[in-house]
Amino acid sequence: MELILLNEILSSLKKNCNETLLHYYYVMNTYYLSSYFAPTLREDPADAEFPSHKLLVRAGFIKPVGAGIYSLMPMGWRVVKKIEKILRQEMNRVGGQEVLLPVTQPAELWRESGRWNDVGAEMLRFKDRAERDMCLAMTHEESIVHMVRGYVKSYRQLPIMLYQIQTKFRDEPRPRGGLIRAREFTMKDAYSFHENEESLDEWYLKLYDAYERIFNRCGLEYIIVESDPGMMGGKIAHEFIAYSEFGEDTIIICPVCGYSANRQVARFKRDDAESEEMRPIEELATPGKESIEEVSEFLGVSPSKTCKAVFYMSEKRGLIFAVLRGDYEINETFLAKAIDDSNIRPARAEEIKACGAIAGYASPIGISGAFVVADTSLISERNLVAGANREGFHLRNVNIERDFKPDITAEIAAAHAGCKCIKCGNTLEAKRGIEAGNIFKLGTRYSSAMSALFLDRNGTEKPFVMGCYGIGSGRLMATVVEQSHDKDGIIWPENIAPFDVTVVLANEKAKIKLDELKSELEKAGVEALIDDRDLRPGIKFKDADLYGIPIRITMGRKVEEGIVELRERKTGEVQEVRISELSECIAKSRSKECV
RNA sequence: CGGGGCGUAGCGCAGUCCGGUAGCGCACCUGGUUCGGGACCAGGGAGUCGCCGGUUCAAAUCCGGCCGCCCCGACCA
Repeated sequence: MELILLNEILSSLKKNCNETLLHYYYVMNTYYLSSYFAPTLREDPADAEFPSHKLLVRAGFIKPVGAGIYSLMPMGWRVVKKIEKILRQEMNRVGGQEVLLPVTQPAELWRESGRWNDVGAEMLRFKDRAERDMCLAMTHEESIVHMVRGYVKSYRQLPIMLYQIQTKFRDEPRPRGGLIRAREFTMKDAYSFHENEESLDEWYLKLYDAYERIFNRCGLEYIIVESDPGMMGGKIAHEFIAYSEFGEDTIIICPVCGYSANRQVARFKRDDAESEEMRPIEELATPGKESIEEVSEFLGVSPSKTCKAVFYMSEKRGLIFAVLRGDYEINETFLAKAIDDSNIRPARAEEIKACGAIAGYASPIGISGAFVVADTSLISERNLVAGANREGFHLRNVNIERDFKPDITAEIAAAHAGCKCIKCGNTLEAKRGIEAGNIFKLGTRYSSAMSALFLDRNGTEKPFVMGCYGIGSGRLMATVVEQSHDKDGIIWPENIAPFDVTVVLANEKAKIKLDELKSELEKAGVEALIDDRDLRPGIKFKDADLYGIPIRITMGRKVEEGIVELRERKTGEVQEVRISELSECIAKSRSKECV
């Protein structure tokens, strides 16, 4: 009875409403470009540099609003929603539960963890009407701990993992590359809580697998590397790096044993000890030769036989004098770890002078008031050229220990292509990439600072052992474009394409068979964008390529015979197909692993 | 934060050196011819020249200050 009534209402709705209105009642799988908002630009935007940035703007997926701030237009939002669907599925699959944490947060939360003071200008702060300190969340460890503490009190309730897909804001000193490094961005962040390290280790591996599935489903080519936990304060971390020449991360890889790490944490094997005898130190005039290149060229020695000095200012230890082999660069992450102070910055000229060193002619010999850190490479080197701490002079035959004693010796040099692998000794390579995701073992950094405690099996109160796992959804969209495009536009992997199929109506006759075609599309169960605009076909083809929709169906010359053209965006392969067989053909040309 | 560049119509740009009616291409609107890889003809609409101040009879243009955006570096889950 009620059903009949409902049907009557529906059919009267159908009669009285135009198609556009019916969009509100049905989930639409088909859209018409003549009324769809996906404006394309013929030319590259002037201020874009990265291919993904140019293409996403040109194809009408995103629009820049301010530095590092973007709006998503319908096409872009569709892609991001598909990525997020994959993220949700894979998070749920490993036991995640979705939540939503606030973007606007009171300072109190951040004072508890200590990060209100630790984090600098990267966090956007402001006051509310009552003059309370507030901030925009740049990450959500504090709020997730706040959510569970007090509720999860027993080891019996562990492990548990909560995740969200939420906007974050980081006032990056320099946003770049469109969505690759935006200030406002959306990410999936998951946090797991454990009774002990073992449980976290197990969970970490599950997430590692989940991440591989996610990136595979998104059609990304990536490598997994060890990374620096940085400000997150964790111990072990991995990054999922997508290969891209435009990437801002440098990764060090051993092609032989497979060792791979972010340059920030990449280790390498120092050269074996030299058998050379130590010679007496001599002073040499090197007028105007300040850089390693100049000095080594002037004296005719290899840069590897020189000693480089780099100065930093540390909050804890004052002036840091770092020395390493002349052909190496300093790794600030290592240096910070070696001196146990993450708060370091390059020293200013007057600070360097204060310890008796002369920039350009500096050496650790005869300086005072500086904390000297030597790279382990120096231990095995003999008779190096170093500065004389005297304008225009260098020293020859300098040897560590004999001529100067560092306060610490540690690995503080950055690995680069050509170094030896720490594991197998073979030659390392360097590649560029974009960080698409990361997983961290956080430990008890936040739970103990914020008194998030539970009772373990022995009835002892303990802080949760935590893990955290992030993937930026907007960045992922851009990263996929970086890897998958050609001169004509984007080439979307099927799983995250804004539409499965685009239909180009190439001439007037094409509309005759449109209904027939639509029912085939329905049968195939695909989402379609029909280009019914009153434009020349050339423009439609250009736009279709730019949008990057995997399958293009052209209705034109042979519609009257019931034949259309099916073209794959990726390969450019074209085949003629009877409309009646379309749904089958579409199914065939799409791969099985579709979402 | 250091170095460089840019800001003129929705988009891409010229004009700025040497002050004097604000221009070009694309897009948009009207009419017509076209119609399978960004057509053509004719007509048309659209700009406080980033903002504030100064110099000048007169400023997109010269001078000073500010703001915004991009690139390189520093920085960076």
